[in-house]
Amino acid sequence: MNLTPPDQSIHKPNDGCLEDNKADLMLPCFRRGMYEEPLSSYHSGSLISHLLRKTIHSKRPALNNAHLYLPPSSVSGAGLVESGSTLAESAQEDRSSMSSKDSLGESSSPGGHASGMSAEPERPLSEHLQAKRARVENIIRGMAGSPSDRSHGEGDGVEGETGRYGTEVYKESKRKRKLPQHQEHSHSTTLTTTSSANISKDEECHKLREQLQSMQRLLRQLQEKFLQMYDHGNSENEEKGEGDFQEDVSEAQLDLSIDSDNKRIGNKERMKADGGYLSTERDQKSLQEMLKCELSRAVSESVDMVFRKLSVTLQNQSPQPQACQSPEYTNVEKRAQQTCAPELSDSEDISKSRLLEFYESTPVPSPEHQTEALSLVVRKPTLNQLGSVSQQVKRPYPLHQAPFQFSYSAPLHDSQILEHLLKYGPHANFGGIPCLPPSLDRSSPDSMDLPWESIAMRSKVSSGHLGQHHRPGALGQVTVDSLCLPHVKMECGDLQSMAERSTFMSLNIQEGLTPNHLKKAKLMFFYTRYPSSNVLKTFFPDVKFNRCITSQLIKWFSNFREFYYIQMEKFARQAIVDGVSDVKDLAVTRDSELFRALNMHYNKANDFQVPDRFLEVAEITLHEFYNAISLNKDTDPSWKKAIYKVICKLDSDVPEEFKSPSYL
DNA sequence: GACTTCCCTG
DNA sequence: CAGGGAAGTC
Repeated sequence: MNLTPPDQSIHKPNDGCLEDNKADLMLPCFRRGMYEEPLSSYHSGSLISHLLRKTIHSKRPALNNAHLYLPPSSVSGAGLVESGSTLAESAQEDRSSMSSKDSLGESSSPGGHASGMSAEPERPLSEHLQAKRARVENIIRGMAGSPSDRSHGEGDGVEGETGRYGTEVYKESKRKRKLPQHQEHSHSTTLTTTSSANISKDEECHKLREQLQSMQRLLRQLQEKFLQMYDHGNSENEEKGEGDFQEDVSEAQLDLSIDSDNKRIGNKERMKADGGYLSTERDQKSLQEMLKCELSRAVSESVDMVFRKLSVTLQNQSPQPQACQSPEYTNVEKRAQQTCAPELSDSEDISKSRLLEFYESTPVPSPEHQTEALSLVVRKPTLNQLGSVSQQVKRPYPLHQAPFQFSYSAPLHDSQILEHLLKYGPHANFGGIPCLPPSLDRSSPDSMDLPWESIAMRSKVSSGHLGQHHRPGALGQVTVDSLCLPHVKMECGDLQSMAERSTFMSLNIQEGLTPNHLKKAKLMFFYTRYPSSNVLKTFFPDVKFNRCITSQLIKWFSNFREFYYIQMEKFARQAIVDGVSDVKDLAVTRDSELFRALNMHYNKANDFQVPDRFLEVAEITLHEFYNAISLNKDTDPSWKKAIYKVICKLDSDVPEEFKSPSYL
């Protein structure tokens, strides 16, 4: 979808994506293996369609003869036009593919499909139809309890439904008028030849229609989500939608009822009856019932299958069974819902969360090849990996619960994913948006601790360069920010967001020393040349100390000293060569070459104000070397030890701020 | 054994 | 420039 301009996409969700880009974009992904293909490459419209098609295909064997068929009446009458051409084309595509695979394909020729659509959009409601519809509604109501069905249909018609209905109907009508004449004709022909003679074909058509409607509902739910994301709280889309909807007010009103799904089914059924597809009410009942159950199950199962596969793949990666159940999280979730998706129904979230979950998880390259646990796969972000941030996105709720259980975190999650879709468009890689991972993290501060810590604990990460963007004091901000409630429309971060995240992560104990630690150690050298183990432990609180780590840190300072003393000896000897006669002429200032050399070594970025005390110590050291060399003490193999003894007493306290794990 | 320095390597 | 190894020191 062309979601870059949010306003447009909000009010006309089916603009562009449904009429302009669909065909060429959808076909490719349709033919490829769903699981092998990174969804990031999908147009969001095509993504949805792709999922929906997958549903169709996956369920096809089970449905057997229940092939998809998009009845014109259901499209216009039920107001599901939504996907308009997208779904229509997907139906065509399905049918064509079915034709090649199944012997029944001929019953649903593209022409027939098209013509039906053009035939009935503006058909007025008759009392007869309404009566019929009411009866069918009663029937359908009985099976409304199906969770999968509800997940697809519930929540559809509450708000903004009318608007989209009207828009969709209008658009669909316009689109149909453009259909080639020969298509309509061929469709009419098909109808005449099949309506009375071949009920099985009609069944196929019905099933096709039903399935498509289910998909349309899913798609519409997603679109509604978009609307809610950007119009939450306002009635803008309602107004706009109703304006567009004037073409078919009665239809819209039918779908305004809470149980819009049932209504819609009934509406569709009315249309079918009106179209003469089914001759008796009993036929309608049985077929409706069977198809309804079958297709709703098919759709849900197919979608579930998709996510199940993903979850199985990712399940081992980050088990956090309690994460989303904690009171804190619940509160966060509640507020998140209030913020971004106040009107979501649970069932609506189920189906959407599945789709979105899939979408979210797809950026992970080759999920099916993922054999590592998530915490091992997920890497600490690095600045040069912004493009793959999505890989770091931790799931805010347990994967193994996601496919079949409603997750309380789903609404927030969805809204964020959708927000991304709206903001950046379908082609934008989720990983490319720095704001998404942080927002996700914020959504579940409880659950994000564990994985990050486990990451830190398991891997000796060398992402310290991230921290170079941090400054003392960032810790507090980061911590508070991380615990903040999700900002649905939070300003999309930038490197700073990533930096904050990494800062937060640095709070976790690490087994390995990072370049950040090294840099910090170098800066500490300006204060202490001989830090004790306790000092090191105090000033590297985010490091899990063991013998190896301690040795490494000590070695670092040993190397620092080595360089330091080498420089001292070098400049002392140079002074002697230069004929400096009085040690008092050897001053170390910030302009001194010696200081520059040292500063370059320990403070390469020159972003740290070297304390004056260091200059004094350096000067003292230089004097010691000058004196020793002048007195020919350097002939003694251990002549430096006396100097070391002096210098080690000149250590000063390291400033408190160095104790912050996020100092750098 | 822990720690340091020196020397050396890549 | 970081780090490893050897040797020395405590």
